[in-house]
Amino acid sequence: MPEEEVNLRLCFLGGQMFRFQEEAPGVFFGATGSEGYRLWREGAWVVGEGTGPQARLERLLRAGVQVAEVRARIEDRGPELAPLLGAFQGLRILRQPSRVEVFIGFLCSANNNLHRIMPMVRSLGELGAEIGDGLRGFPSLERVASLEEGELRSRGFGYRAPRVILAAREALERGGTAWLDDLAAGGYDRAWRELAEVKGIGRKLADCICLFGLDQGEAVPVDTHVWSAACRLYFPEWEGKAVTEARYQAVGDLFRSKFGSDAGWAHQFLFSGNLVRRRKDLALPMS
DNA sequence: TTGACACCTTGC
DNA sequence: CAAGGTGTCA
Repeated sequence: MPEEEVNLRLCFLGGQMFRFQEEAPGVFFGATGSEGYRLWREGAWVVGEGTGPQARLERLLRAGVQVAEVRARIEDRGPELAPLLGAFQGLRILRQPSRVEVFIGFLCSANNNLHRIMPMVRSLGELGAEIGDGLRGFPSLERVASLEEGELRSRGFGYRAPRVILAAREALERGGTAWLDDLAAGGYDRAWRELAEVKGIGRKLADCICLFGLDQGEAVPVDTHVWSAACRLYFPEWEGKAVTEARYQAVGDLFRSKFGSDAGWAHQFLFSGNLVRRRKDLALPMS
């Protein structure tokens, strides 16, 4: 199967791949979990190579997912999203190899923007083991849990410093990687509920971790971009209002009722569209 | 159930 | 001075 066109810059800067950087125009290089990749565009296609023995590019890009069918279902049930589907033809939810990196990475993302999240997650990545090509794997939960608050504060984590450390400890108390694996197998409702019990993880981070780290397609992370776009499209009476618990659930429930397990994919188009609308400097390669 | 505010740093 | 979630409290 040929690889579908992927809007690379959006995938990376759009909140999924915090440890990649553009090493040359259009060429992205970095580590995720304990795997290294270099990815770039050739004409309409995305080309990539793993840089180590653990590379699983097809898995990362979900080569097995019938993206065309997902897109067709979304357009069928949400024709109002057709312009976004057209603008982001290769967009997809990536499947990252490490649940721990997603868990910790999105803790860093709380009330934060990519310009600061990426250096933060990268600095944690320096604590991992070498995996070749100058890259490092993401450190274990134990390693993160062993950090001192001051170390992270000095790396620019701000008030997230204690949250990241405490959340790593709480994850370990709940069973560590086995707990995360168990959540992935146990369905969206339970995963979301248990994640949101962790101090420092609210409804939005719980959904990010579910969608990007636990393969839960029903997860709909409602951040400021998705909220703004969802109000415009579906809840005009809420425009300008705060995202309360009830409104947060209403947005997710609407997506789940319309798109079922494609809800997370559908949300990604809304997110991307609003991000581009507000960040002209991203200069996305649109098709 | 909602709104208001503190928290921390970067960038416009 | 605005942006960006969570926790807490009125």
